[in-house]
Amino acid sequence: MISITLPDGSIEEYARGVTAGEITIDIEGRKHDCVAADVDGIEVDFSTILTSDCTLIPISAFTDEGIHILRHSAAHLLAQAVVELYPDAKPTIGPAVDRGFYYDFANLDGFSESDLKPVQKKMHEIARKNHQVERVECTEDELSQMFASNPYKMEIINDKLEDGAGSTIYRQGEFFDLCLGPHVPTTAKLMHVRLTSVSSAFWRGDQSNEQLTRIYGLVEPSKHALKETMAAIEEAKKRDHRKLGKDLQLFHVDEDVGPGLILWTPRGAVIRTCLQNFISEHLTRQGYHQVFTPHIGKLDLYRKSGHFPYYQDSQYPPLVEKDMMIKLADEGCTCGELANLMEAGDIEGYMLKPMNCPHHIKIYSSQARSYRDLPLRLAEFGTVYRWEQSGEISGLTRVRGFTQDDAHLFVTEDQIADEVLGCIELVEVIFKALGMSDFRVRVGLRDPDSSKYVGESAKWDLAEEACRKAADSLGINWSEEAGEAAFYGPKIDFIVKDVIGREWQLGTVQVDYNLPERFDLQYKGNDGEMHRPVMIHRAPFGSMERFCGVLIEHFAGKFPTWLAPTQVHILTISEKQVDYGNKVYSRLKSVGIRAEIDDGDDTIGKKIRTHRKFQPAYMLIIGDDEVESETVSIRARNGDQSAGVSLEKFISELLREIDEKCALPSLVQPTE
RNA sequence: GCCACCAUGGCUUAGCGGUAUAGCACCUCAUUGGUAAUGAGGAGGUCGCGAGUUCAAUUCUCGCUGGUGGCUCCA
Repeated sequence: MISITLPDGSIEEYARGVTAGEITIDIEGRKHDCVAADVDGIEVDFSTILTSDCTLIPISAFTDEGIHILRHSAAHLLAQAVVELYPDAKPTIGPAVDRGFYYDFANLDGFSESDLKPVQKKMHEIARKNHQVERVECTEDELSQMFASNPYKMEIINDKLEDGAGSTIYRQGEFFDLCLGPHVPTTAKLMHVRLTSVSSAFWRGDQSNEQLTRIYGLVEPSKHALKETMAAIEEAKKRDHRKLGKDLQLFHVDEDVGPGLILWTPRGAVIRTCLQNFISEHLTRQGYHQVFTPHIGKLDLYRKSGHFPYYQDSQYPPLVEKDMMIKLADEGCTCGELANLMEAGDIEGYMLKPMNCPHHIKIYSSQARSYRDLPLRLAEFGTVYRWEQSGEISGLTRVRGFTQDDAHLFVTEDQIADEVLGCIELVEVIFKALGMSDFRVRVGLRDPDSSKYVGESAKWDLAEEACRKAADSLGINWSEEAGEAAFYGPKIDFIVKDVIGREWQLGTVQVDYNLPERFDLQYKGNDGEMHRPVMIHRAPFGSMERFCGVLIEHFAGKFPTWLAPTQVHILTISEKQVDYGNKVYSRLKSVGIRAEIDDGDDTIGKKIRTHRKFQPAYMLIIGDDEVESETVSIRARNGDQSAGVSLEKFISELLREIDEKCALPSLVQPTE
């Protein structure tokens, strides 16, 4: 007999050789929703035979661990269905991911979304057969035999297995796959699957490797859960900033202008302007100086900074001077030769700036600096251009031209810690003001095994410590990631998720020893000697475009009053109130409130419906009663109403709400 | 850049080898209406661009442009 400690702390005696699944049934009953068990902290299959005392906790499919196992098993089910329908297809890898699972196949060229239905049907069919999912220990020789016809599996066997060590496969019906497990006990647990999309991927994520067909899917423990997940995805799509951007007329991207180049339309420009003003207030408070610099600079500048040619692939082509262009053309210069001449520095030209730092550096070095000037904080809403790959461009979050709320701080080494802290605080203030709490913080440190970093190791230690301290001061969880540092110094990134679950880096603070070196920046210390400053790059929003994109989704288009493109829409009930309506309109405009008036001849119900589309914080309904009493009837965005409010009271409260940057419209108390 | 898919008036969309639907928006008229669509009428599209097949292409084929989902990369 062996003693099993159960989740409730009790200890039960079982015959040696009892399985994890049998104990689970004892604990949870026959109709349990568990998929595996945790035995002494290790996830195991139900078929696992227990031979010694242990602690056992069944893993429910409704837990994070459980759904992960479910997803992984669903990936196997997918592979089984695909090879049954497409015998030539070769399964490669198929892991569980954040929101579901995928499986990559070789020899499945031309597979399209319309092919998903039959595969999904096949998956249901197999699931219904209730195949036992069986774990089988195999020697390396056996594995080599079984997977001989699949070079991808063979590569894994050869690379991942230690010589001579075997591994396990999981078998369900005819199908088997190389896998460590654990898995669900039977395919019947996988009834609630839905295949979602097809895309391509490269073997082992390397673009030089063979291209594979990737199929994505969802799986849930119950029909209800699947339905909820599908509904949540639909809901998320409605918040997509690309859709809302169009509906709310916030921005436009025009084919004739170019992909990834944002045209801010008036309503969207309001949001951006408000955010920039918000930042500007803090810049003044924190002792920054705002500067303006041009959109282009000489090629040589970027040769010196290292942006050219290192990042040539992600830049717009340089602008070559006209006379030089004509001369080269006369000489029959090829594009390849031109590129070489540029790289070698034999040709001068200009470049759209990929970063603002070189220009700010030139402002620093335009004067002799002393330690008394430091820290020197130069800020600019600087627009930069980067040649993102065509397939990467998307909405506002990945663009080719964007404006950074950029700043460069030139500091002494002693000042790094304080200044990084100041930058972090700014990011924190902004995120708080906007109610963005769902973000993670990553401190990017150097990879100790890599030689790509510049600067002395002792300085790095100091800078990394400063970043850690600053992150600590946030009082929230942050993670350290080795190898995520910029080549010139460590950094702190603020990463948020969009509605589809994709992560975007927004705010960033970076410590830089490299550029001051490259540009030979100096200041005179109080010791009379020349010293080299350190630079801190920081952008609390990151890019105005990306930040606004995420913000649109964060608020689902319902912006707080201080950011709302239009704050108040005035709707008259009939033409009898047009004069008073316009008086209200003028009054609101005169105190700087963004207002619109609809004095057309639609019914009031229709007007509300029409204007709701633009999500103003408030609508004011103007009828005979309001005209008579010089009041307004307020309708908040959520439908709450408050009639008979004096116009001046409304205005003063609205101005307070705007001034305090309230997260939600608060002028109308919910009716009881 | 790669794979798959998509492109029809401002928006959402039907359709098909014989130059095209409908709704919303827009304009006109009637209506003067109290908190999520008043009624009637009208105008608006060389069906993304370029070639090819065909008597005939929005529809089929190829190329291009742009978009979507991923992969890759992001100083």
